[in-house]
Amino acid sequence: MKPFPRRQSYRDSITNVIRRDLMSGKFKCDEPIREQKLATRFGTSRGPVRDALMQLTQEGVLEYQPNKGVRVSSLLTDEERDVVVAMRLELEMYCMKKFIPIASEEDFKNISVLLERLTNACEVASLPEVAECDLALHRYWVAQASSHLESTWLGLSVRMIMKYSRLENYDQAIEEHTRIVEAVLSRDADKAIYYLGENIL
Amino acid sequence: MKPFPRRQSYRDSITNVIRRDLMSGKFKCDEPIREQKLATRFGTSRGPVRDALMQLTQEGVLEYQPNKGVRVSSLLTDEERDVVVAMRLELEMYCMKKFIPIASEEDFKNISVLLERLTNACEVASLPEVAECDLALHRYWVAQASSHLESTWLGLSVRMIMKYSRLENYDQAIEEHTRIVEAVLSRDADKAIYYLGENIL
DNA sequence: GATTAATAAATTGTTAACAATTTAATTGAC
DNA sequence: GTCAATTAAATTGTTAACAATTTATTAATC
Repeated sequence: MKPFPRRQSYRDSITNVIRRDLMSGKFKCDEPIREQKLATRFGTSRGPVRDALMQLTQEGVLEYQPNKGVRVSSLLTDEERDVVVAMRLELEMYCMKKFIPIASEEDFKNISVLLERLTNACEVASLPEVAECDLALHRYWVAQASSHLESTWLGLSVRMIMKYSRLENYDQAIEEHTRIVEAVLSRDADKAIYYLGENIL
Repeated sequence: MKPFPRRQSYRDSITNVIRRDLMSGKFKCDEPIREQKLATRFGTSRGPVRDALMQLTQEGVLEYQPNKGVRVSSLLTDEERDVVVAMRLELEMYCMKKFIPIASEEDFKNISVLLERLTNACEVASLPEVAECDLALHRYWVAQASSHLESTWLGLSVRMIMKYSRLENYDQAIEEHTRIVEAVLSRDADKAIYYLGENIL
């Protein structure tokens, strides 16, 4: 029996948990983040934690200073956020246009599941959950359309959400994403892109 | 006497060298990159090398597979490159607009030096040097305008250059950048942005 | 000879110890 | 008491050894 490969590396697991904590505001801004503390929390040595922190630094969520470690990155200015939004939109619209013609029934099923999870999270009104499901849904078509640009997209999206999230209006979030997904399921690229533009801003 | 802090961390030095090698095509595409080999080359242990490889992975220049290490990332498609170019332009134009009003005489001096270096590199026709100087010049105003978005910009720019670089036409490169810098020095934002758009594509 | 199984080598993943640096606490002089 | 210098603690940076995994080689079977 061939051993089943980890679906996620150690490094990525830790990265994802910390990222979620950051998005849900678990760390105060400019608060220094200690490697050992996280290592004991995750039951590992400092190595994988360092990897995770480094990755998040590269995403722009954390700021690194030699010999001083990392801190929660100060938030984007409003202007910077506008630029990030524009870049993300440019990228995600391209992915959506690319994705719709090649999407399989399997993809449609997966997207429906992701939408349902998002809806549930909204109904429970759990902000970190909502943020995560929101990202997971959008990430799906990005990853399918262009794995090359997935990490670029992630970096932009996370920072955009951290600046300030419109996610607090849960009903609206459900509506917007339902519209997008419906358009995707009917392979209506123009409509999907239009609703995407409404959603991302 | 206070010990002068390293102007660059170990990690970043290695990252920069490898990135330059990648841009100048020193590694074949899909060729696996071995940590130990690089470690001995740089006279360190595998730790810092791993850090560097990870950073370049996040930039999108390398591709990582768990337990298998990293490979040179397969190049962007033409379509993907177009998207990357558009995103970079969006970002860099914003930075330029932001930078020009706040630029100091010191900045002007530094930019002039960077332009001269680029010119020299072009005359010697050394592709890796040209690529590096080109990036360094553009990077200057990006970093000054928005340190938050510097690493995002770097990732986009490096991948754009790796796909295929118009840098081979050295005379044109000199001209284009001279025009941009002249516009900057005279604080003519519109003109600078216009020439930027011509240069980046 | 081709194919599979077992073994060996090479490579990455993780850890713990140590070195270097930064930060906090203590001491001492005024 | 305040400030500076000194010492101690905490934290990051680096290394080398070991574990786990993958890849290459060899052996065995047909």
